[in-house]
Amino acid sequence: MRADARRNRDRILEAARDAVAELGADAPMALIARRAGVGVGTLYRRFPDRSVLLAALAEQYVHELLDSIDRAVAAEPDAWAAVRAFVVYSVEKGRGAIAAALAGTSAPQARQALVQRLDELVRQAQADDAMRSDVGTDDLMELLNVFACHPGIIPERFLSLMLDGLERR
Amino acid sequence: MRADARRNRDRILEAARDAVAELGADAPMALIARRAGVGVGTLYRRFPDRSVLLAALAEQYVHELLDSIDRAVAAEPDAWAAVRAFVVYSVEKGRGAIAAALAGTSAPQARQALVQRLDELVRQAQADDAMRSDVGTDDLMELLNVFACHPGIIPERFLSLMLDGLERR
DNA sequence: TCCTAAGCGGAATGTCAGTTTCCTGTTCTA
DNA sequence: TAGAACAGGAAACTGACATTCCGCTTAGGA
Repeated sequence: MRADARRNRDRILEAARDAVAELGADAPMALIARRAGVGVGTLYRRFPDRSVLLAALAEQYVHELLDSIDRAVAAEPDAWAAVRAFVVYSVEKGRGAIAAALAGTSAPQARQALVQRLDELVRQAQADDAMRSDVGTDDLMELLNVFACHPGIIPERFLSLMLDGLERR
Repeated sequence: MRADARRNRDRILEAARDAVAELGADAPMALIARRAGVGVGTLYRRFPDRSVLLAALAEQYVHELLDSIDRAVAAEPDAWAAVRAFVVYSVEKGRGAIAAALAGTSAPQARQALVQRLDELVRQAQADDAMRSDVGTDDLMELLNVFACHPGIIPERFLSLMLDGLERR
């Protein structure tokens, strides 16, 4: 792959991430191309259609989240605190539609890796009696989606509200 | 207004309510007409454009919610219990996009009446020390919107989770 | 019963936003 | 420096909707 081609590919991915976060999974391809400073033709050569682009985005997103879990665990020996930190990170990251795409068809195995990793943490937090035990990891993912799908609308205090709700009474 | 016309108008409103709840504020007019068992022409005679239809829907929705507040208050002398009951009702009702439309331009005065009525209840609940005081009525409306915009996705236990989060610790 | 204004359906038309193709000119890199 | 890979973007295509229009139907009063 030629150096310039690689550069363009990266730019496209970046622009797509922003555009999708902002406009949803059906953000216009032409807009993505424009924002990447690239022609539509170039976009289509790299990503033959929208679903391929979305899958690439989803994969990238999962890796970011996995990293954020690792960081949270490293910084917080306490599992519940790590869960909180992860939730805050992922909501702030706010790549709503990407997360939604994740829930859909694209990159199912990547999603699974994420859920699995998060699940360890959740179980630990629950074993520590720090977190409600009637809410599972899947529920948590769903809640994250909901929050992620309303970027800008949800002030941080809703986050704390949700986190408080998750805590063991 | 002829009896058959009236009947059709009601059917249209009903179909529109469902379609908008399901597909969002830009649900196809043709779909609404079909579901109402009516031709598009008929739909357009009653509601010259989409915004008129949406406004009618919003108004109807506000009345339902106001009634539900009255019922909740009648059934629950305790303000916080009434708030909970109202929230449960309105989320179950789940007319997501209609609520969103409400937040938008259509029927601003109707919305205000609702907020005002709800606000009394919220203040009372807070005065009773039963509800978090760092969350206001507007926030509550927003939360409702978020929930309402994810019909089917949100199981009831999220509701209790949110309500627990709202409670005074 | 008959008349007619009100009402109806839905094909036809217009519009628009996006997608995708394709061809010409440009840029790497061996 | 050749030539393969790449870029750009105009243009054709697509499909989904909104909206109009008009010939036919019907409610309901006289």
